[in-house]
Amino acid sequence: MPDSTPSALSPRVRFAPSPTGFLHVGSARTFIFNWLFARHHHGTMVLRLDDTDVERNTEASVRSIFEGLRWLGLDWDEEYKQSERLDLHRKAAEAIFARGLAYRDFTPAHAGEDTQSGTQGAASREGAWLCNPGMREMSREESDRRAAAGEPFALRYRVPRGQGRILSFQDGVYGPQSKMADEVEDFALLRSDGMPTYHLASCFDDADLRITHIIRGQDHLTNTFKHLLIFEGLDAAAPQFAHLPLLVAPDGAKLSKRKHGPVVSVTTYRDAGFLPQAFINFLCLLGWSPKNDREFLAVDEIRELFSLDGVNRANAVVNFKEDDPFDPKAVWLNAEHLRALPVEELARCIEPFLKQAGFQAAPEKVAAVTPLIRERIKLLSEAVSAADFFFVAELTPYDPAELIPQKGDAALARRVLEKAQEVLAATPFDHDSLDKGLREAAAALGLKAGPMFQPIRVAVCGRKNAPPLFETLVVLGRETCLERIGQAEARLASLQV
RNA sequence: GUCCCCGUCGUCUAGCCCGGCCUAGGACACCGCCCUUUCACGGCGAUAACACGGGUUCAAAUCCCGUCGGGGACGCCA
Repeated sequence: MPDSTPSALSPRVRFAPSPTGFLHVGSARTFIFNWLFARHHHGTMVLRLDDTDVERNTEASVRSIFEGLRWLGLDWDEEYKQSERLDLHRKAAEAIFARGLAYRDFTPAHAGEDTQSGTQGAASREGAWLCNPGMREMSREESDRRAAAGEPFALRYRVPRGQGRILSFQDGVYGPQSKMADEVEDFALLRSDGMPTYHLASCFDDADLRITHIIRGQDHLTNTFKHLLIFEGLDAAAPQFAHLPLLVAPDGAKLSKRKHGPVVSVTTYRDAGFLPQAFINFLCLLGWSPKNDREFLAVDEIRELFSLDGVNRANAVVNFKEDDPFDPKAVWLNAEHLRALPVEELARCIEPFLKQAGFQAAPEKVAAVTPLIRERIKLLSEAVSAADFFFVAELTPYDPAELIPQKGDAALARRVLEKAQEVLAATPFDHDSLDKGLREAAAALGLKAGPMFQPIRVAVCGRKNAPPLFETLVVLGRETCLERIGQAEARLASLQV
């Protein structure tokens, strides 16, 4: 998008979700791209709730959307609700009708049936539907008479036909676009209950709110030709358009709430322990590239680097699976962002997950544990399984055989544990002292570090894979360590019978 | 069905507009090695792609045409 155009000097963009379900990743990405564009150009970000579908809108959905956006931590400058602007929309429709650019369609509405539920709908028709027979040509007199008689009607745009009219615009991502007007159907502006349709409400508001750039999903690319007509009918200049490649599932189909469920919900990512900055980073890389081979980026960096020129045209696959709902790259990025966080901050992020697992996660304790697990977790939620033994009073039962080092036997494990108890009881409980004491003990037993440390690690952690030993011992404290080693000896004894 | 869009490693992508520097670069994942008290981190390495067919040209991933494949729109949903 050339920065020389006046509108690019201070662009106004909008994110216009319809509150018919939870905020899903595709919508979140659209929001993020708009935000990035606005903030990069020092423009204005407008949030508009496109809630003209009274039937399907829910309060819960509105809350869910705000919750998701707030979690992302990205802001907006102005906020509107379409449902509060209905009078404006109706007046706009009347104006278009008055100009002869629309007509009344008295064809009864498709009785309840969702055209899409049958999969058929448009597909079953031979060719594309353009208009209902007899309506477009109806005389103004008859139209007025039937309307006055109270017969319900929808208002449709009278798409110019037979004039060889070509609709065209320059897309910020897809380049020059054009289509014959003859191929555009007479879409509805007003429903028979008087409510504006999405097309009308959206275009009117975009014009009225002086939106300069419409950045939205590519599923609206063909709708844009209709929108061009509406802006014309409104006698308003059309904004710039930029369509984003779609986010698709591994099977190639557009991500949808209905088909893909919670794996596409923003809250699913939040609850699994994604950091919002990592989530944003991941979503940006789906269909956009800074072109400098960098992928791990802070939000501020992305904002600075962002440009519509970097937006790709091919759809992007979000690589989730049945057994693993998150794209590996998203997980990797999250791990990177996790490690980039100052420990205290990471600790604060981890704390709620620990508490939710029922642990007594005192801030000081979490702060002490965090550095030990931060390179061992990729999602915040994994802190629970990575650090459980720091918080439980009683270790969950483990196989005593784990206490026995690789090339050793139970007797060796017993000797190690006994020796360890001596050392731990007599050594100052700090990293270096423990390190020195335990290594000397190993030497005294004629053992290498491995066989010496493993029994101790399993005894205090209850498993083989754990954070580095000395740090772990320190955080656990002398008392707990001694107690757990004692219990380990008992387990070992039970094994020998 | 009609129209619109897209097609580089398994996935995200760079390169394409302005043909040669591309024996196609990076990242994730996977595999191997190293580091190491376990796990992890880190380091190193390997495998892996220009959908296909025609042109144009001295030269094509890059330009043109076609084919095939995928997606989207076609609703009184948004």
